[in-house]
Amino acid sequence: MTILENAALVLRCFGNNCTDLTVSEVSERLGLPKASASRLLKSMRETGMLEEIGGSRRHRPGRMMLNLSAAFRYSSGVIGRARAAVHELSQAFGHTGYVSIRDNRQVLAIADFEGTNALRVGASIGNKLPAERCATGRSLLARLAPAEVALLYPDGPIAERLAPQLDRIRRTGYALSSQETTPGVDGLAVAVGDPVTSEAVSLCLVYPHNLVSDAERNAMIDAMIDSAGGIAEAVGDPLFRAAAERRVPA
Amino acid sequence: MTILENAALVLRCFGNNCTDLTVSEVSERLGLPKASASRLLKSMRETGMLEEIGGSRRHRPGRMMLNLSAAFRYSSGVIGRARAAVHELSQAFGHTGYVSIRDNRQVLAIADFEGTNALRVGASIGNKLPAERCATGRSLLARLAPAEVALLYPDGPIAERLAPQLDRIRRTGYALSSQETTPGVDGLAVAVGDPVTSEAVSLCLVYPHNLVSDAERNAMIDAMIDSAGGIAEAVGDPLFRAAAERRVPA
DNA sequence: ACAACCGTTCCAATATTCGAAACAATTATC
DNA sequence: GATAATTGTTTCGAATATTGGAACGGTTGT
Repeated sequence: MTILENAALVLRCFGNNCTDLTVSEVSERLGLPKASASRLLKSMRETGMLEEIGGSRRHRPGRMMLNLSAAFRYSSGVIGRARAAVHELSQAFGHTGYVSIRDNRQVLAIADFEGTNALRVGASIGNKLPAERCATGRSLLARLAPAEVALLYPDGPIAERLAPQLDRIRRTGYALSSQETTPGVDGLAVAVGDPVTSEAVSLCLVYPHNLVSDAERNAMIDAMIDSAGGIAEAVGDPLFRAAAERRVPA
Repeated sequence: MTILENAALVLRCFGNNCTDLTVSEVSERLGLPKASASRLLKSMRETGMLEEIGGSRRHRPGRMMLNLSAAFRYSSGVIGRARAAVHELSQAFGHTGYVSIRDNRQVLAIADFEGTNALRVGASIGNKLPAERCATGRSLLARLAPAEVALLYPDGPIAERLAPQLDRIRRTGYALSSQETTPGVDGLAVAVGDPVTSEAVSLCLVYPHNLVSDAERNAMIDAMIDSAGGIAEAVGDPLFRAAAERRVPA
């Protein structure tokens, strides 16, 4: 086991309700001898990967990580464009917007833009959501071939519920969720991808269920598909489809 | 030289106009043999510290870094409170706000909140600014004893220019900058710190120079000192001083 | 098709890392 | 405030990973 692998395992402990770690916690969570855990954290401290909180024995990621996440977010052409697009959309409609990527069966917001409306949905990045249970996630899943989706969800029930939803997204070009993750909150999502890097991102707007008329929602859908279409054209996404039937009442 | 140090050196390459790296670039920038650079990046890829962009030979920080920076930002009580406070301030006044920390002679924004006004200052986190040349930085420097500041700035001229400015900040409780870093942009900053972890953060609002009246600016100063004072009380900051003379015209 | 460049793999020598146990320092309990 | 319990650090030989040089595939551009 190289020290780099162990270091990565330590870093992976962070992020899910875990903002700091001690030597013993690392020793226990990774099953390492105390001695090794102690030396490992020491080395990581010295390299700046970790830093001590105050003068205590608690460790958190070093501040270098702030630069790294910034580098990640700007390294992708699609991501940069998506950020700009969602920022505009968020300002135009006053609702909170996200840019998200999919990581296996989860989606991860990599940028958020708080809305300007008095009543708007709070934004928080870095959290993971199950892909099959939000508009953002489904918009990204809909870019996969049905066979790939089946591979990702071997458990029957989920796949069965998912298939018609994804079909609809593929036809209409956008994904919708209504009070799914959070009561009172609806979401709209459209996905684009870069064929070169094969990275796909989802543009998403979230808004209060009761405050948005059908007309406004349609306007948002149009605007999102427009924006995403621009990105798709710029990066040459062959999978992007502008919605055809979206104005036909359900 | 342990592999961990080299890995950290690679990670440090990112962030300053550098979002991705190749084997040769790493080899050159760190002065490593090609072989070592190749193996190093391979290991870092396998552990998730890096990932390949598309199928190319370019590497960027792995997406794990998104979680890490989130963990960093939430690991501190002051930071969390400061985020909430600046978010409120930003919404209340419509101007863009920042939360920043100092790293030696630089300041680093760790959270940003875009303003809602039509004309507002763009926000971007992850960038570093010289501490002595922005309100945020000076508000943090003012928390140091004069001797510590002198230690940080051994070069005479800077220290001389800085001393009276910091004095004023210590007396009034807030820092001001006018068209300093960016033409047409003014900034207001107030710093608070946690005596337990000895972490200090700066709350900052930036706004268009020509669009803010003296009255509004004073209102902002009051609100910021109020918010920061609440944090200072909560965490028990002994250095925080509410402004006494700030309404006295200069 | 060729050349130039970039990235990967092999090798033995070297340096780091490993785990157990003793040691030190902190925190908790009485 | 003393003792016990927990947590973190250091030491050691043995085991293992890392190192740089050179030779080997692959890609790119002319």
